[in-house]
Amino acid sequence: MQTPTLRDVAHAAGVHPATASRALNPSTRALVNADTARRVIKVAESLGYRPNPIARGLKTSKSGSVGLVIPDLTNPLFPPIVRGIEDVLEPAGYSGLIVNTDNDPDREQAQIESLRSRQVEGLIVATALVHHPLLEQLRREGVLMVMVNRRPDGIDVPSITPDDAAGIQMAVQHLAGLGHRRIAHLAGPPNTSTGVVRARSFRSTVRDLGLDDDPALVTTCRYWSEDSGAEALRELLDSGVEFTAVVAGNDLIALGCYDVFAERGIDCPRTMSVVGFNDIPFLDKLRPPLTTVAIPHQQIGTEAARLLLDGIAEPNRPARSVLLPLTLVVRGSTAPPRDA
Amino acid sequence: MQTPTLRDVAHAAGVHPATASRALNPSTRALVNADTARRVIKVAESLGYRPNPIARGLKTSKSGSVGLVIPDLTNPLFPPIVRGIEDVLEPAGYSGLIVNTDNDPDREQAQIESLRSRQVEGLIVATALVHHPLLEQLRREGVLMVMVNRRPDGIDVPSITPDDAAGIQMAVQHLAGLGHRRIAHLAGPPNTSTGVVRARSFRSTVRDLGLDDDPALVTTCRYWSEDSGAEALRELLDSGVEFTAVVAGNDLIALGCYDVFAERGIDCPRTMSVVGFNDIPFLDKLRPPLTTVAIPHQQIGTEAARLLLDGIAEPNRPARSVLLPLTLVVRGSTAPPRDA
DNA sequence: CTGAAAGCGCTAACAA
DNA sequence: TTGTTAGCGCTTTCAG
Repeated sequence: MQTPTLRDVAHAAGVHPATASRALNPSTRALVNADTARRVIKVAESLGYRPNPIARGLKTSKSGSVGLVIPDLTNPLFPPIVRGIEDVLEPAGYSGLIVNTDNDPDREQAQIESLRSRQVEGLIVATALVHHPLLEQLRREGVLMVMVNRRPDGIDVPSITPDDAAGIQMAVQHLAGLGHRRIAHLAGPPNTSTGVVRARSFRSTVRDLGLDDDPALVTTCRYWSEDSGAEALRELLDSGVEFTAVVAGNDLIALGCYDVFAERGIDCPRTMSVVGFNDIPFLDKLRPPLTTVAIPHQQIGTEAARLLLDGIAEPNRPARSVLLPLTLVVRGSTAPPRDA
Repeated sequence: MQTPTLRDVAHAAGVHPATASRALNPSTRALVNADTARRVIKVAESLGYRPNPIARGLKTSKSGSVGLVIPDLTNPLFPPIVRGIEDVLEPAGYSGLIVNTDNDPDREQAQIESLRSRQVEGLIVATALVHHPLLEQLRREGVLMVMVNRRPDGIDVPSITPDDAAGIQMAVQHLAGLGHRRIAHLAGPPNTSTGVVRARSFRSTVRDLGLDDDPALVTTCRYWSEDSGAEALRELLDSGVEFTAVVAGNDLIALGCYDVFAERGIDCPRTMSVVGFNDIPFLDKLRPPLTTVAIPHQQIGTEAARLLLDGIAEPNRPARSVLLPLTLVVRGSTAPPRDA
């Protein structure tokens, strides 16, 4: 015997399928005689009945699933976020469909199409491209979504973002407090919103603190990667500008700096300090352990999921956005400059 | 106007929905006049028609989704595997539903129930508990599954596993080649199949190579974690047994060793060598970079997904299993023993 | 080659 | 309070 259907249960309990349906569904249970309800529930249990959400979805046009659009699950930034999301989705009876876009707009479009055809009830979008006509269009089509890690440019969409600007500010302040005056910034790609927000915050903090505000101290990395970070730092070093510390756009870029330090015999932190961003796992195992700005990954996920579920429950609720506080994790890669 | 249905397309093309269905579905397209088919397809396109897999699934009892049962997405071992899985699922029109079990049998059971009620067509199971009545039961109920990272005990289920035994063997051989004779093993938890397979392989390799086969050299960690690894190594050190190298059950356990090295002033690799297992990201950034046995994570995922899709396509195909070769990545945490 | 009709499992009016 | 009827969007016999 295959898995029993509602009809089987109804039949066994001697009631009509509709009654069984009402009895089994907590939100309609009140409409049915308590005794009957109890009987139906018992029969359902003994038969091992599991409702079929697909069939239900067809009827109610609620699929019980939401789409998670992320660049690449392999990037250590995302697993905790996804985990956070799943942790609130699951008890709510929802499940998440993950797609990887590799930050390729075409792929992203195709993946989102596929999610939509799967009737997801909403989207949690964690991709970071700054220019995003697709999202605006989805917005217009009334697709429910929440953005993660970046605030949408112009469009009115709820978002969960770490307070990037404050994070960079903390990093720069920390270095300034240590005595650094010429601090470099290895900025993330300019087509990502985090990249530009952080770079902007870097410049303004430097100015606010009265540090040397030399445009030559800022380079832009092509990707959020170790290689790009290494390349950018090499360029900076070769250009001859002087600096005693670098604020990396993220941890991966900071790791690229480590490679350059090794290859050029630079002593970190004695002759050069670095601070990263994100606090990906195992940074404390590096030598030296990397000082970095920690973002509450998992919390980002849980908040995002909650926001989305709220949106599903109350479609006309105004877009609420959350800015999450960051913390500076001081480890061994930052120290006073040698000449201080 | 909402997203168009098959009926809309049929109507617009002046045919019956059934005909439209046949025309749109590649596998039944042959049954329909080529011209009509072309016309229907064109209309569908111009209307932006997307088939609704839910409705289709209800009819065909194929949901187009498979369940991925993993312990914890946050463990760096899994993201690449999941990515590999998604990469083959997606072009095949399937999507993966991820659940995290935290290796808790009750949670696992509940999660699998939920997956089944979602009508997944198969399961990719990456949890590692060795005793698994649940899986045997699923097996009996005819649930399609493939196991990842561990060979099922007794039951006949296709599996993709790294060749753990060979991996440990390579690690021990490497250390022996360096001149180590008293090698310790920090085994993974005994209720995980990888834990026991690796421990067994360790003992037999040690014997085969004629190294000191002292039972006191093997300790068992409670979890696959840094803390457990550290704890186990401390115990071993405190017990007074002598050894010059350790084979850690996995990378996390090896990282725990690093903590103990730091806390006790042990110089790795000069006075103590370590080798890990798995090759999780950023191991090359540690000081010293960790020598480890690399498993082809992503390939594990792709193979697993392929096996499952094969199983879906041909339900009666005999269980095929794949043993993937491993490679030793020699980095800086291993060196000849001091007294060699 | 195409249309008619039925039904996947469930729920939501409506009626009794 | 319960049963009847209809239908979500699609596929699949079965006729024609």
